[in-house]
Amino acid sequence: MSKLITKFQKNRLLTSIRSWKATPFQKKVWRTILTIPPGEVRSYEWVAKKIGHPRATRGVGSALKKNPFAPQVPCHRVIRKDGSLGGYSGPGGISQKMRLLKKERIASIA
DNA sequence: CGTATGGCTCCTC
DNA sequence: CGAGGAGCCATAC
Repeated sequence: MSKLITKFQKNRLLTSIRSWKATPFQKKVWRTILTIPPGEVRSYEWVAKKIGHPRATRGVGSALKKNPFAPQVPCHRVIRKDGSLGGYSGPGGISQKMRLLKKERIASIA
């Protein structure tokens, strides 16, 4: 059952993010999506608001795209407001994103 | 520093 | 419901 990330792993990931050379915006985005509970999905707008940039929906997208922590960070739990998956630059592409979402019992996919 | 691009979102047709 | 146009924001060049 290595599917679920332990708190320790998560903490380590956060530390890595902090050490990673990236813009504060990026770090905020990654940290925020890490707070998304398993089996749940959030919209880019939600993340944007959470980090204090309610209009930076595209910025969030770019941030996730450049996310060096790939599936480790639940970027697949971030979808569009319409219910579409949006995009996924991680391994496997959009198909992988859809698969991951289905695995987490997420039926928000229209 | 100005231009070009997006894992967006909203509005109109 | 799908296509097109317009904002808005951060990043890469």
